[in-house]
Amino acid sequence: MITMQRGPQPADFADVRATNLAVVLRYVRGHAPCSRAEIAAATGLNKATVSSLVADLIDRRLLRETGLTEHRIGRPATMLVLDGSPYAAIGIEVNADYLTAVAIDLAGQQVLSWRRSFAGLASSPAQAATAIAALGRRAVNRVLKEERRVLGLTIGVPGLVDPDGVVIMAPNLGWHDVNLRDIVNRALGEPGFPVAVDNDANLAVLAESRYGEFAGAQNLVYLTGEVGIGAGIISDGRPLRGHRGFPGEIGHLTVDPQGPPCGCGRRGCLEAIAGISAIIARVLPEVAGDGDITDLQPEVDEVVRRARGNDPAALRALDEVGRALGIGVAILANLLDPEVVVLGGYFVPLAPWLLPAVEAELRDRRIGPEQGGARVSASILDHGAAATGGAATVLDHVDAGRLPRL
Amino acid sequence: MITMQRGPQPADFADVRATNLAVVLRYVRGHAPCSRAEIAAATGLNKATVSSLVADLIDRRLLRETGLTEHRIGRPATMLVLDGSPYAAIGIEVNADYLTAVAIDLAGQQVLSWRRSFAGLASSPAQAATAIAALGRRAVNRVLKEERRVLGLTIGVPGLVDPDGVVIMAPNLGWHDVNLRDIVNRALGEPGFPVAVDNDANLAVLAESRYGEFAGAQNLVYLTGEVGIGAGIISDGRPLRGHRGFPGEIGHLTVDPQGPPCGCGRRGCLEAIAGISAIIARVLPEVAGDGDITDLQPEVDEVVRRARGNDPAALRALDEVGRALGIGVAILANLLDPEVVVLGGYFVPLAPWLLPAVEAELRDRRIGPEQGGARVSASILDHGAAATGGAATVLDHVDAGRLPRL
DNA sequence: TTAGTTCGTCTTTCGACTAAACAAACTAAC
DNA sequence: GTTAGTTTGTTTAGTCGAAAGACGAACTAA
Repeated sequence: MITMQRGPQPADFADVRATNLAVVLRYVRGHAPCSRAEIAAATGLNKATVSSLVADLIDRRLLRETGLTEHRIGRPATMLVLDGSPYAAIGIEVNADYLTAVAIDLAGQQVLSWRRSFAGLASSPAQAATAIAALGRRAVNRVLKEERRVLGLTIGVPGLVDPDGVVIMAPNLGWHDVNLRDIVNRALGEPGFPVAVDNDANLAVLAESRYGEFAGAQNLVYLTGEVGIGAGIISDGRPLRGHRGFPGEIGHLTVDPQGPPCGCGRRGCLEAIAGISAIIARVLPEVAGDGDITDLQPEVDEVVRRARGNDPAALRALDEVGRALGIGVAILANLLDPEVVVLGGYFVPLAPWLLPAVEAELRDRRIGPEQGGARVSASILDHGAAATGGAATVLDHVDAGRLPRL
Repeated sequence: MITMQRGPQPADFADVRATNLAVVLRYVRGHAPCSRAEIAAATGLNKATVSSLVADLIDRRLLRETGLTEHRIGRPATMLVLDGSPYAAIGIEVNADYLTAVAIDLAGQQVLSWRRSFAGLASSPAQAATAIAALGRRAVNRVLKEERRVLGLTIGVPGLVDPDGVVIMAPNLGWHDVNLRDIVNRALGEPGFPVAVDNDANLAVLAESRYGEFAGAQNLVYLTGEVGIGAGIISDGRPLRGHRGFPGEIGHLTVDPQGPPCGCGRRGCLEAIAGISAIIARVLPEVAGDGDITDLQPEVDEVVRRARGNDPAALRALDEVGRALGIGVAILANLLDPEVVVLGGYFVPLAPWLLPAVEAELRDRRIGPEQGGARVSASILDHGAAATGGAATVLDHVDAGRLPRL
């Protein structure tokens, strides 16, 4: 069945072809190696049609025949596999303290993963864009050197991003109304591929739904565990966008009206209790938080060390944090009914001590039938999740039938 | 562009035809009266194609030519209008204290709206299904008497409903694992149209997005104001379904840990404060709630009377309820970024006294740029919203290209 | 009356899928 | 070693639906 976005949007033969090319491509992605006959049987397409589609995809170097045949009765099949190598997509993740660049090929293989430090707050948007563009250009050149075509570049930013690539607001970078897409596009000298900008949580959750532990989940929520806490939401396989493009703002949920003060002026917000700075302040009271955002990894490592050493104060603090987080997770679970809520960022190393409390709170607050319900899990993708997700958005266009032209 | 649901789902000519029929149908729905040439120009379809599509739609009596022509230079156009009259869809809403039946024709005109009292908790599921089926049959007969074909019947239930029409759990009706669709189907004697069951909030929000004050909004949330409180969510123009089909469970959000006890065993849940029974108990303490759910309209009327008479206790109570509601609305607004949060059910008559507090709380808790943000509004559809939405889901199938066969 | 404009249909062409026949390549069994 | 049976993938003919453009119809303006 064909569904339509909004508005009058007629279909023609080209759409049928694109749809069916995508069907074959995705089938092979999921079932490689497989034969033409198998594709025809599974998809319901005619064998002749599949042959024609496969020929087209081989022409575009998206599929490849392998000599492999299964030794069964009858004529042996020529097996097909995805050939991701001629194309790659690039994702870049901007954070307060570092940049990450990731490139993945059409088969989903990571072909490049770089991290470089970056002084987000200390840079003007123009300087930052220059740094981002420089990293992007280096990634592009690397990809080109490997004889791959670049299909697109998507940049993840921790803040509110509008659909045209304008960063409306990014507090941890100190940005307001920065048209990052245009700036990077110009800095790259109008490259032959599309540049996009999106919210980092949106991209991270996309990465989770593709390459995470629960890859393939059509409904999942990702909680960023950085200084702030945001949620990325995949609903029915697609990112939830909202009216203005700013969903997932859960950081200032009031968890405990008598809790610690938050930067927003209220008390007991989720991120004032479970944000990484708050966790560090709670577990390591002697490390006076001076509010300056630097790389927090050393402090997080120290928190992990104390927890591992069964330091009672640390364990108690992490349990309390886990309970607060559990309240937020339970709200997400009841409101959105995801298959899983994935904890990301700095929550990952702390997960062994957070998860029991989170799960207890969730069990306690879960509505609905006894069986089933949302699970909670720590991400297995580490900090590059948003960058990987950025690259994945580019590949999604191909999977949806917009094949690169020959 | 053709988008695909999950999995291999090839497209063929029939899909192209269905898509384009739907494009024309929806264009006429939005721009009637209009000519074939106008449709062709606006949609990009060829004039000949439009003629063919229109002929098909006229054959199925979905469109009608009017004699009206615009008197401009050139050959006058034959204008087309939607002809909803030959078909109607029926929606039935089940509540703890009443049933509502609504029928709307393809043009969106309400052709029938009935309400009858109903003792939800006092009836066994079988008895209830009999009552529902009886109401459905009467509605079907009325529609048939008007020479309309029934396209489908959708039943809205306040509870968790799985995609096969099984009511997993409906606390306010006392139901568990009731296959309502099958029961009603059988009670109707296997009618020639599809019977579906869905959550009432899902259906109500659909009605809001079609026929409410904010008709056309692609992102909106509806809060049911009955004994329980649930949220229906439209995201990107489509209902949010979740993994198991049970999203929108916001009723047991903890608003005030020291608040009144809730049926779920916790204290201060949103619906223990802002559910209609809670409101009545708070404003009319002398009306001893005996837990028996009957038609609450008289009590609600009395609450309205007192508020209108500026009874200080009533005003204070409603302000407190409004604040609690505002906390819930703010969470929804920040998490989902809707264009508007619509209050439904018994909230509607109370809206003049609830909204100020809700809006104040929302303003206070809103994250994001100063300009914009979600609005709050009382529904103009009143109690039949879920029933109307049920009928609307049926019509959506037609709008999506599944035309009734000749 | 004539020129100009717009509408909607008709005819042809083209692209994409389907159905069915068929050749190719293999296994199994006698 | 031959033959029957099975499966693969291509070929050929056929169908369907949209696009393109010509064309007649119906009107206004001059």
